[in-house]
Amino acid sequence: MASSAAIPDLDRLRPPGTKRSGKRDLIVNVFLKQEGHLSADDLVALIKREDHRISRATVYRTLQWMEEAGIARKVDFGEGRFRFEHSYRHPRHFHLICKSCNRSYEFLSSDIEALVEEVAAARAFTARQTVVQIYGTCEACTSGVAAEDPVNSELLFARDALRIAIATERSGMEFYGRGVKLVKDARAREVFRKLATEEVHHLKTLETRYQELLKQDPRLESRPTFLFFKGAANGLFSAGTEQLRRDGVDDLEAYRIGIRCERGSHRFFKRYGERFEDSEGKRIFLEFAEEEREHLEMLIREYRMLMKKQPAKGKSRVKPKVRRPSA
Amino acid sequence: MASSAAIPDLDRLRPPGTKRSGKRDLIVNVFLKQEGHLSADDLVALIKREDHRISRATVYRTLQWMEEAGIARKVDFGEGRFRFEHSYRHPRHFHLICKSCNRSYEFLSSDIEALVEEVAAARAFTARQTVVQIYGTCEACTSGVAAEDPVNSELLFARDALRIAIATERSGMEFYGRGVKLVKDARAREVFRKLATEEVHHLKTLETRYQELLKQDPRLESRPTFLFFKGAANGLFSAGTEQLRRDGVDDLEAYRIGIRCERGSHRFFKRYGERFEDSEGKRIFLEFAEEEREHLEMLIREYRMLMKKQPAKGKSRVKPKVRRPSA
DNA sequence: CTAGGTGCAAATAATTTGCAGAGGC
DNA sequence: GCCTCTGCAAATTATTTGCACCTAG
Repeated sequence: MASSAAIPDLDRLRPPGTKRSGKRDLIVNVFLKQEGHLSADDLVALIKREDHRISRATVYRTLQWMEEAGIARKVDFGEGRFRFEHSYRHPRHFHLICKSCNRSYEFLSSDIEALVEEVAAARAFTARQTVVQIYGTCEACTSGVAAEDPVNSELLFARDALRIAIATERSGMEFYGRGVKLVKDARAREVFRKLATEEVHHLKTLETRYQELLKQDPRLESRPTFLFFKGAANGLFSAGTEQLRRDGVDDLEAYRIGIRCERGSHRFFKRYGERFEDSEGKRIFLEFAEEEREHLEMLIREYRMLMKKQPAKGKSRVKPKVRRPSA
Repeated sequence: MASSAAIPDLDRLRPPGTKRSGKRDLIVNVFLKQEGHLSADDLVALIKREDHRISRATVYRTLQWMEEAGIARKVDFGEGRFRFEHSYRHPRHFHLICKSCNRSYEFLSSDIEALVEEVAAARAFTARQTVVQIYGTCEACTSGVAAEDPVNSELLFARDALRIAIATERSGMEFYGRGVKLVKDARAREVFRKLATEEVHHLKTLETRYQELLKQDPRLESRPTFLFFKGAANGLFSAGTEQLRRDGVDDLEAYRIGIRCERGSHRFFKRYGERFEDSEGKRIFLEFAEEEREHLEMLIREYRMLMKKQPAKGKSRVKPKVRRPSA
């Protein structure tokens, strides 16, 4: 289950004014072969097995170097010393830390992040980094059952990103499908049909991709959630579909609901995609954001067109927000 | 703004088999007079000013002793050494940590805690303690404006607990008020009227208490939020009131909605009250929980009675949950 | 009188640094 | 050849401990 035994573009990562060295390469490779959170001492022990003429100081210096290069991240589990985890292609995450076996488990929660941002905003605090650590006893230690081997979080992140994208796509499909039946204007019907078709099509792609991913680890699907995000449990469009179900939604309103949903979804995926280092999950998110942006622009264009055709009739109480997406 | 220069029942806190000592007392008192997060070294420096014959080792030993006694809590801000904060009458909380001035600010978020619990549950992890630390730059450092002096969190906690209780009480009042106008059954109307009256009464008490609290710090009201809890922004009953507004709510349904609201509110306040060490906030929460429990039991009793009188008619699709509260 | 409590100095533990020699570009 | 990397040993920093002495109960 070793994640990234070699980094293809390690050379590009090299901090400026830094020279190549066989010893450093060895240390970096030993580090990358290891899964989990190593203390400097753990790493020294591993290195000594390969070449016991490498000194402690070099390991420490290389750890610093790896941190600067973005290969390693220093983490502090309150043990009075630091540990290091991979950071190359490994998104920042939170930790569950078992005090009984000292193993640690990783997770991400978009929901917690959102709340943290709100707290920071309320205090006018510029947040640069958030640490969330849950200390306690893990399932294996509580139940006595052997723990599953740790999994490469990048795979889990990709899996969950895909699941969220698929759920969103499904709910989008349903939304536009319902829209087709609902809108009166012929052109609007056409737009909704087109978007529904696109969602169906993209959904297929995503599902294929999901199946591909599953091949990389036979048990991937059964592994516990890594990325928690309530908002997307039923897809980001499900609230919109709910609104369509209500009586008296006219064509303009339907567009507005669609715009709101696409904007929310675009924002979410863009933000997440940008936050992470290069990884499969990141790519999925960014592609997805792009797709949503295109839909969004189309909806806005069509909305404006329809506005001109049937201006301000119906029950449009609130001026809709039709700013451009942040591209 | 020193919080608790002396602990009245310090003797009861003494870990078993420990003896009194003047030096220890001095260290404890100096520690308690300080607000904020002291490193062992900070404390040594402070102690040396009072009596420079006290050794480093004693300070360390006393810090351990205070931890066991529940007077101090070890916190780790990733600086490579520990700091200590008051834990006597000081609820566990989260931290905003300014990397530029090294000050730290405290907050609590029921919402984050709830999410953390969900994550732990999803992994079958028994959580015992959660660390949330937001690193970045504080308002004072960003804007250059002098920082406000730090405030005793216990006051802030009490303030926010009271605010939440008041909001809940207000929304409860509105809920029962609306109920009175809505229900058909004479006895049910009487019950709703009684509850509405009680809420009004309790609301008065809470508001008086809030005013009392404000006297302890003239600027208390303007201090930033300490306890974040979205659910209670408009009161825990506001969703229920919303439901009452819909058509076709019969008497039984009204009871059920009330039961759901009271149960949610009872649970929330009980849980919070139990979580914290003895403090004004804790007392407010526990009293409140008790009040809600009584309301809850009355509603359940009345609901059952009404059920017998007009069984299973109307639109009760789902079997209502009328378990007893967890007392 | 006896179990703590205290000071002092030495021990640990994690990490960093000064310096002289080795090695990459 | 210059600048970085490395080993080694010494230094630094935070914290703990052994031991002889002191003091509360």
